[in-house]
Amino acid sequence: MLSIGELSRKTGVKIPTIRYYEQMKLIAAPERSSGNQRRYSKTELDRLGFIKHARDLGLKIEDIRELLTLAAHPEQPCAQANQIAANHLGSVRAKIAQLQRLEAELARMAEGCSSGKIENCYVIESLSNHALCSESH
Amino acid sequence: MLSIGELSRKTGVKIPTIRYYEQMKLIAAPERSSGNQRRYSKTELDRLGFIKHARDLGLKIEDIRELLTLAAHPEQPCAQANQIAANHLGSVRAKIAQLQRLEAELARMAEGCSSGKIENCYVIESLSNHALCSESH
DNA sequence: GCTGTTAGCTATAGAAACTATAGCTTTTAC
DNA sequence: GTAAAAGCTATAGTTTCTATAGCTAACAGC
Repeated sequence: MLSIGELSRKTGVKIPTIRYYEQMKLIAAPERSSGNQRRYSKTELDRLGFIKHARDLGLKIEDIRELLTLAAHPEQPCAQANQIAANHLGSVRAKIAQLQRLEAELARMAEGCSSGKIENCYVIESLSNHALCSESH
Repeated sequence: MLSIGELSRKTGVKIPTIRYYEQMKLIAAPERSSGNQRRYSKTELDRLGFIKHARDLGLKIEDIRELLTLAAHPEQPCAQANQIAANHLGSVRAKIAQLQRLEAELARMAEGCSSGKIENCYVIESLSNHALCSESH
């Protein structure tokens, strides 16, 4: 049996976050000690590890909730789980593309300025005048 | 003089967001019509355009606030404005790198699964077992 | 000048995923 | 037995908006 602090250390999930997940019903309310403190077993350790891993990959809580439900039904087809992963992959790729456009724009801004006075600052000017942008964003 | 709706259409900033920026003091409280509706001039149009552009580039409100203050002092050196842009560029690059790691991991997960049953689903298995990951994330 | 539609007003709550605080109690190690 | 560390609940704050409710103003057509 693990205390909340031990669970936190083993999973890398912060204590208030564990309690938050309990409130959001991502994890079940665990047993309590005689003094009303939370006590966790291996089941919950594994489940929280799963959640942590999925969150690190940027999956949303609602997606994780669905994946956890799916994981609890091993006999069902896994097309849905794949769909969630594939969708997320799509949005990660979209975000990368978007950030790369911003990167180009910011690099142009930061490098185009010779650090003189504000009145000639290319950063400020670029922000004021969208026409200076090379691409859409 | 523009109504809030016209200002919104011209800048692409939604009406509640304009009011929110006013509350946050990013833009000054504008004149009012006799019936208490907001009326904007070109000054505010330009300022809101600047804010929109900066937000589209992912800059935080507090950074934008600082850039606006800098822009109001054309005689001052622009090293600070460059610093803000350069810092942001750094964090955009870091985020891209992080997302590319996730992308690799998710692609491996999604492609590794042959869409059978949950019990053999590579997506679910990968999330359960961090050891299956190729790299750190 | 009346009416109807569109636009705008304020104040408050909600979204997402936590994080921080206050004030109190339990556990644990010596 | 006691002191320090850990845990408890409940509530509010973070960030950048977005949505809702209930009301009022502006404007176009008749």
